[in-house]
Parts: sequence; C-alpha cells; structure tokens
Amino acid sequence: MTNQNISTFKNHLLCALAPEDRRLLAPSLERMQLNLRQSLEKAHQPINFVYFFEEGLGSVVASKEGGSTVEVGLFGRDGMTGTSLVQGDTESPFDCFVQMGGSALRISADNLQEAMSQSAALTELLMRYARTLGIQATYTALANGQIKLEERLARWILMVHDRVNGDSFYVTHEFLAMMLGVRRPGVTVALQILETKHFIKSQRGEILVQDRTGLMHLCQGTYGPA
Amino acid sequence: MTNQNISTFKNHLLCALAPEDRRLLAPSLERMQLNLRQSLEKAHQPINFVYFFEEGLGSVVASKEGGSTVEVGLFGRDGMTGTSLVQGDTESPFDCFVQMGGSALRISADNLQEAMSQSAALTELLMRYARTLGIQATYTALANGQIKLEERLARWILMVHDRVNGDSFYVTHEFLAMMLGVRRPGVTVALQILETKHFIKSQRGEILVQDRTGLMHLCQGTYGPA
DNA sequence: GCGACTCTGTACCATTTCGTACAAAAGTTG
DNA sequence: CAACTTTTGTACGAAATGGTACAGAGTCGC
Repeated sequence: MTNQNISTFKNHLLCALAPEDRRLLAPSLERMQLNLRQSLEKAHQPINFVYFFEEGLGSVVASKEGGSTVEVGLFGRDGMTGTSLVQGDTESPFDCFVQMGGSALRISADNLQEAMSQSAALTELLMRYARTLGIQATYTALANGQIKLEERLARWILMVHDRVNGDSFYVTHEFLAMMLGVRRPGVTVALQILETKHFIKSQRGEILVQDRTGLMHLCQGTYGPA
Repeated sequence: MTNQNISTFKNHLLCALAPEDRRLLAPSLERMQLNLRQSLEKAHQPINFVYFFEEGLGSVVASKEGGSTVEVGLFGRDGMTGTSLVQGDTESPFDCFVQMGGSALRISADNLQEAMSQSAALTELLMRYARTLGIQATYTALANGQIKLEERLARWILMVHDRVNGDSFYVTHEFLAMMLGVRRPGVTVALQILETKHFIKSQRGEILVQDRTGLMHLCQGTYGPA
C-alpha cells in the first residue's frame, strides 16, 4: 500500500498487529470507498476480497426462503469481512453488505491466506475476531428468541452507536425493519417508546443516542458480555 | 486410552483424524458416561475438559437476565464441547449441558491444547467444527427471528433426528419449551399441528419422525445449507 | 390398587407482532 | 411554488405468542 504510514491504521485489527505483521499485509492492502448497500460477500459464493473497515458499517444478513432477512452480524472499524475465509472456508452461507458508507482497506483472499500462513500472530488475531463475530451472532439468536421488538431495537442502536463517530447516525425505519426482520410500522412505534423514555431522540432519518445506560438495561443481557 | 481400538471411534471428529493424530490424542482420552442434565461448561468459567460425544446429545444454551433461555447449539456424536477452547479462548459465554444421556471421550483442556499445538491437521479439523457450530447458531438467530413456533419446532426435531439412532427419541414438552424459549402449552399445540400433518407422531415423552421432507419444507431454509 | 407425581391437553384473556392501507410530514426537483 | 418522492405516523383487524390455571391421562412406588 503506497504512502500509508503503517502506524496510523484506523482499523482496530490492523492497528493491533505487530509491526512485522503490518509490513506483511501493507503491500497487499488497497484503500476502497464503501458505498451504501454495496455487496461485499454473497452467500455461497467464493470470497475474493476481505475488507478491513476504517469508516462506515457492514452487516451480515441471513435470509430464509421467501426473502425475509435478519441481520446476524454488525461491524465497523473494529472488524472485517471474510471471517469465513479466516476460519478456513472459501465462502460464507450469509450475505454481507455496506450498511453505512465509508472506507476500507481491502486485500485479496489469496494474499490474506498467504500472509496468514506466514504469521501465526496474524492468524490468531483474525481468528479471535472471527470468534467475536460468531458470539455476536449467537447473542442475536438469544435476542431474537427472547426479547421484544423495542428491546431488540435498543440492542441494535447500541451496537451501531459503538461503531460510529458521535452520538447520532442516519437510518430509516424501513431499513431498521429489514435488519431486525420486522414490520416497518413496528419500528416506528418502538422508536417512539424509546423516545418517550428519553433514551434516544429520533428525527426523520436520524437517531440520536441520549442514554446508553437506559438502552443497556432494556437489552437484559442480550447485548453481550460487554 | 486403554483398550481402545483407535480405528473404531464413534465420534465423527475423532473418526476423521489421521492415524497419527489419533495416536496423539488417544492416551489422553477417557471414556465418560454422560448423565442427563449434567453440566459440561458453565458460562464465563474456565473450560477444564472437552467432550467428544459418542452417544447422546449436548446443548449450548444462552440465557438473558431473568433466566429465560434458548438453545443456540446442538450436537451429538458429530461434535464436541469446548469449541471456545479450540478457537483460542479459555471459556465460553454460554452454558453447555447434556440433553440426552450417553457417553463421550473426554480430554483435559491442557492435553487438547498441547495436541493441537503439535498437529496442524487436528487443529484444522476442530476449527472447522467450531465454525460449523457457529453457523448453526447463526441459523438459529434467523429461525428465532423469522419463523413460527411450529416451524422452529420442526427445525429442532430435524436437528435431533440427525444426531440420534433411529426415528424416535424421548423428550418432554416442558423441555422442548425451554430449548425453544417458549411457553410449554405452545409446544403441545405445535406438536399437534405437526402430527396433524403426519410429519411426526407424538406420545407421552416421545417423538417419532415420520416425514423428514415435510419437516424440512416447514423450516423454509433456516435448517441450514444441508 | 392407591396415592403421588409427572406429563399432556385445554381454556381464557392479555400482549405482541403482523399485514395492510392510507394520510401526514419532510425533503427534492423542476 | 408546485408536483413528486421519500419517510413517518396512525389505524384496524388478524394471527401468534404469552401467562396462567386446571383437569385428565399416564407412570411410579409402595
């Protein structure tokens, strides 16, 4: 990667690498713009590139026959796509796309695998992240099975808030409904409830987080061990 | 492990090992009886032993504050406990217990880690299984969010059927309700629906699978890519 | 065989969520 | 500003699920 000061990676994974591992990856990394809704992985299709997010959000979504979907993974500059690859598979059973635009450093699957074969520390770091994302999905299974829409919404808002600059972000009810796999008017009402409790402020296309603690309590431990 | 013909492992993972990897593990393996409801891992506590199931079923369950639970992982002789350990952690955020009694070969965490450090093939095999279990949990997230109780029940029955000898197995509505995280009478009614459709026969404490294909269709693709 | 216990079937009402439709509000474009 | 699009708010009945209670059926131990 040209002209990149390797000590200034914005991606947390790249940041956590030892200098020699950074040097190992750097030449293969290429900065890419992430456009809203851009597909990063398609279910059951070979993964060609892996993206280390710098800015923006990515979603992993699972869908049932008939098309309805739920988000099962969410990441920003704390993470990456392609954890399937990291875990030794060539593809994922789920789709992955850009939920909020931004930028990422991407690397080809081949180059990543090559680098992993050369550095156990790199492999271990990425494996650990793959595990983290898996645990997140497992908590999502718990949340989907056990808590109410308004509580799942609180959980989702927290997860996004963690991965975004500042206390507000932009998203429509329609989109939220897709991610949670619920009815759009249901989201509208649930947001009103959270607003009534003064946990958030919600305007057209925007959500402002006001009380993280309140949101946390709503999640009843499904937010994860964090 | 004494008196164990290493070519006759009943556990699919152990079975899939190359002879030298079997020889590596065999001395550390110890056959244990698995008693109903026995705890194999406790959330957020160090894992001391890993169990390769030969007979019986194990469940990974997640619970929210207040105690209600959902099953997020299910395995039999196809799998093992301790995938967290395999993935480099010392503990899991979820509980694991024996759902149907049987037997397992167990190994201490230390011995397993030692063996993994000596055999890349062993490590890769167990990693692959850890990934499989993660994917199963992710499909559970999809199922919990998108399909109805009677359909989730169908999915659960299929998963158990895959891991059990014969077409019938023993389980109470109460227990099923716990695993699915729903109300007990809801299970009773859902089972009646499946029975009406002639997909299963249900008697006191027993479920007999009659039509896998029918059950599969009900799952709407949440059963997994299988 | 009797009593105790476990498991299942059923009922009732409350709550949550769905499907759908439509109107109001906010933004965009010409 | 007018027309159009997008987003949000609201309403209504239907379906799914929850909480709870209780009766009947099956099983077990004595």
